[in-house]
Amino acid sequence: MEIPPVVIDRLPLYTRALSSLQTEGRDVVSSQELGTRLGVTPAQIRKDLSYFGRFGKQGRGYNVQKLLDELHRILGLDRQWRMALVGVGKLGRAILGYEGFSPQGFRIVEAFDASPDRIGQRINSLIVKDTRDLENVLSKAPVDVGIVAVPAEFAQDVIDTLVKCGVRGILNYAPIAAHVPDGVHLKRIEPVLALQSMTYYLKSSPRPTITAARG
Amino acid sequence: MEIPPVVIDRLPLYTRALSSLQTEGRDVVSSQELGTRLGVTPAQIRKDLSYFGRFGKQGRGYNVQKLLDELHRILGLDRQWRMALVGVGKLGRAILGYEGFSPQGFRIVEAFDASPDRIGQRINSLIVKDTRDLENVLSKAPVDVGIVAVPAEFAQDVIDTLVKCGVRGILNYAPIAAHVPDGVHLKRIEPVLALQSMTYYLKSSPRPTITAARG
DNA sequence: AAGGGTTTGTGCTCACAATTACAAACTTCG
DNA sequence: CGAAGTTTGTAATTGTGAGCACAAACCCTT
Ligand SMILES: NC(=O)c1ccc[n+]([C@@H]2O[C@H](COP(=O)([O-])OP(=O)(O)OC[C@H]3O[C@@H](n4cnc5c(N)ncnc54)[C@H](O)[C@@H]3O)[C@@H](O)[C@H]2O)c1
Ligand SMILES: NC(=O)c1ccc[n+]([C@@H]2O[C@H](COP(=O)([O-])OP(=O)(O)OC[C@H]3O[C@@H](n4cnc5c(N)ncnc54)[C@H](O)[C@@H]3O)[C@@H](O)[C@H]2O)c1
Repeated sequence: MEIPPVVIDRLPLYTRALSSLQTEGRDVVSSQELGTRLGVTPAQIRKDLSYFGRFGKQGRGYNVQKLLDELHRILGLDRQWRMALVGVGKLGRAILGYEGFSPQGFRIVEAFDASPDRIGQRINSLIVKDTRDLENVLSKAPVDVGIVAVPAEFAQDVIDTLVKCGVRGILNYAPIAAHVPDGVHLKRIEPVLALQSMTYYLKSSPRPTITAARG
Repeated sequence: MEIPPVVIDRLPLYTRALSSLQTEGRDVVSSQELGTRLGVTPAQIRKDLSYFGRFGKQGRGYNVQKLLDELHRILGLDRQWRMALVGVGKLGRAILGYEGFSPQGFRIVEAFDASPDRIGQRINSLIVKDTRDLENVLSKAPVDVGIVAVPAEFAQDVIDTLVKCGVRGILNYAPIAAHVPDGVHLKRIEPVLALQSMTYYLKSSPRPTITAARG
């Protein structure tokens, strides 16, 4: 059975909410409550989950721990994922310093750059290596995912190189319509595109008058 | 007429490709070529554009400059957009230093933080101000969009404050399911969610053997 | 143990978005 | 100028996903 990609995209949302609930000490949650928290209809959640099995109990809801485990298994989050960062500029350094990846099992194990200024630099117990050594390094210690944070004009080349090294997942921050062969999975992070579609909705309605924020 | 949000989300892609073509000195482009570049079917592009008018010429294609102008007008990109950044940490500084916003008409005109270390600091000709002054500052000089780059636990509060200040667009980098009232438009940037759905596809197919990258 | 209250899982319906297909309009070239 | 070749815009069709509604299953209280 083929599962709709939109469904897959929603599952991580569910895991995140379930993690919160777990931290709050909750044992059980209904699709109703989960939906309210996430801004999704309860029916949508139940339908999504039903693609993979029957995880709930009627009259009760879902066991938080159990559903979390199931979703981790389904999404492949029950293991570590090795990642390589290419481009250690302003954004690249923020990504390297980001504490949000490792708790979810994503580890940046290599960092590459083309600039002599950056190569050899130590950032967070990681030595920045020369992009030209990318193939050699990754052939010895493969990674699952490549994070691309180089200027737009070099991004497609970097992606091609990563693909040649057997990387099957690309997280691309560069503002280009990148091309990857079948079997390679590409996700784009595009704040500018997000803003440019948002303005469509902002432009019509007027900026509201602000009730003076005194005191 | 109500235009499907997916259509609006694709328009910025078109503008970006058209800008490239313009730089390349091209006068005219067909939906065919545009589609190939973007990985979208030509019919999809024609259908999307037809929501807004008839911009092409049969047997010829679209005038690059004209279509670009039309799309800019449609999306509200024919003006400047004022933005405020909240959270000048690792990511926030990368955002402040990003050169990709202003060419598209997006200007960060204020930056706020809560930490005494950051407040008063000058970054790119911008003085970081105290979050507690956010309402006062924005009531005098309103912004259109708020960029949220604070830790997850403070994000909803920051968003609520921004909304109270009349901000109608939020670009949220914090990993939470934020809630905003009707009329406020929220876009999320979520690399971790992107990775967590990607692994669903990566987990099944095996890591390919690498054809030794010698020489 | 029985009944009232919850909540799941899913068949069904409806809405909408993608694709197809083609006439009409334009270009180019002989 | 006419014919062959392009390409648009859109009507019609297909495909797909979201929401509804309800039977079945379970909890809890008395
Ligand atoms: N900074 C942001 O907030 C932000 C936001 C969205 C997107 N982006 C995108 O991310 C990318 C990087 O942005 P940035 O602000 O960090 O730019 P930057 O100029 O600070 O960093 C780019 C880095 O890439 C390196 N580089 C160049 N060519 C390379 C190659 N072939 N291989 C390896 N490294 C190479 C450079 O040496 C530099 O260190 C750009 O495409 C940008 O559009 C940045
Ligand atoms: N760094 C990344 O690549 C990255 C990627 C994705 C998402 N994020 C998210 O972006 C946010 C920031 O990440 P970061 O790595 O820059 O963290 P960081 O700790 O470096 O920066 C957070 C900043 O926010 C400030 N702050 C805290 N509370 C505030 C408040 N109420 N008002 C104003 N400022 C406040 C802090 O003083 C600090 O300067 C986090 O939510 C993180 O999950 C970061």
